[in-house]
Amino acid sequence: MQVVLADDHTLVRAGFRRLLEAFGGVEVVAEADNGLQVLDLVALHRPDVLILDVSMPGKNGLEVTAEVKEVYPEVSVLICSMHATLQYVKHALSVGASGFMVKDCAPGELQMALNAVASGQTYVSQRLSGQMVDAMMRPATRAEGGEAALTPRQREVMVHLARGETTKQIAAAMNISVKTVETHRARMMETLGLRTGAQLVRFAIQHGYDRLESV
Amino acid sequence: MQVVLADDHTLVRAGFRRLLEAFGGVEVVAEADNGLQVLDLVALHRPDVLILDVSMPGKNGLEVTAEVKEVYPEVSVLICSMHATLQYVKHALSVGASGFMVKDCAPGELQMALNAVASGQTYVSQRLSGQMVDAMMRPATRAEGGEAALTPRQREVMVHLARGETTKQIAAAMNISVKTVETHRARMMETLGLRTGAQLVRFAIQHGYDRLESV
DNA sequence: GACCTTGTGGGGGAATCCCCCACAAACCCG
DNA sequence: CGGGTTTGTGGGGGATTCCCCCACAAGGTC
Repeated sequence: MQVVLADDHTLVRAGFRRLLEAFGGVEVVAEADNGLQVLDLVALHRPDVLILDVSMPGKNGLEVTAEVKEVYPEVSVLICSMHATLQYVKHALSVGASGFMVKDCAPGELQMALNAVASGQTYVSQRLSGQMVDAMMRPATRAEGGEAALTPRQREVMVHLARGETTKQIAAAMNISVKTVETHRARMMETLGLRTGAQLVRFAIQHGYDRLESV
Repeated sequence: MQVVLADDHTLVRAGFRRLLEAFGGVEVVAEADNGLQVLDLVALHRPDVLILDVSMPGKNGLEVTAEVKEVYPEVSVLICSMHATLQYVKHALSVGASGFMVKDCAPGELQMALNAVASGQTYVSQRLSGQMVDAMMRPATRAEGGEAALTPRQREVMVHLARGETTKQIAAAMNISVKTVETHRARMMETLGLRTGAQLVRFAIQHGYDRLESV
């Protein structure tokens, strides 16, 4: 398996290279320390996998990913980042990345990720996919920080909000008054510390309320 | 780390025990071969983690999970199963399980799962969480394919929308009239085929406009 | 030149948001 | 048990936004 490695820190690259070569069957054919180099190196070596740090001088990882995938869609891109949000992961995958790792994972996880993306699968770092699972399963019970708990009825409204329904539609769907829906909204914004309705919609989506069929 | 192991096949338990003890720092303090035993053993040993097969005589794994978590919520439950659907995983987590493994995973994955659930995180077997990620991403990536082109000015409005700003705030920030912002919104909804403003906010966020400072 | 797109706006009515407020039921706490 | 708090249900009223119309200038395209 041939790999191109892109990260702006020499030491990080050296560490990765050693790790990768210890796996066996993996050959690091080139290294880049900025975003602009990457495309050239990919064109030259046509690797199986491109391991890409998100923050690099020149071009950031997502821009590079989009460009690489446009020209060489057969190259699997594995993004690495220090910290990442779900939205960031989504964005990365949507521009064509095959995987997303956080840098403080166990070496074994890197190996699993590499094998997965090399064989065409999608891999998302355990910590992040765990967050996704949380978001899908129980958005209100966890989420992040000192997340305030919403009441069942409020969560129900949140689900409809996340789906882009209007106040009127929500009232009809829940068989209550428009005014009551507004009260639920207002109280959620109060407890969540949000100021505009759009921020509430944003919160609902970022916490996965749009993927629940029942609350 | 203390573990109680529940599976109705003696050989499977023996194999698991050996695997677990090879990890180091893990002690199997008790084994159960049916669902009814489990609660007693948990009460007796108060383990850190309970590893539970879904199919057992007496009571199935999900029933046992619910009962254990009701009495001892501090015990992390890791469910194991031969085959599993997303709905099944969802159900398991909703009754309080911390993790869900498929039995044919690599030993390293079991170790990762064990560490994750012991430290309070949620772990879902790579194969399953991969399916979830796919499920979450698919709508976004599909939209990315036939992505309708927005004008620069429209994208600019989109960025503000994604941040939860009101029409008035956007108008002030862009130094144009509220009416003009409304026109941009309306034209975007037209080209994107959206019907409500909330759907537009949703679109903006799901396409990463909230992370762009310049477009 | 005719046509289309883009950016900029207005008018007007419907819908909404955002403050107040009210009240019953349930829930918690001393 | 009795009193405060939370939750769910609503109203009034003004400010704001939404959603249809429409208009016009600047730029590109045919």
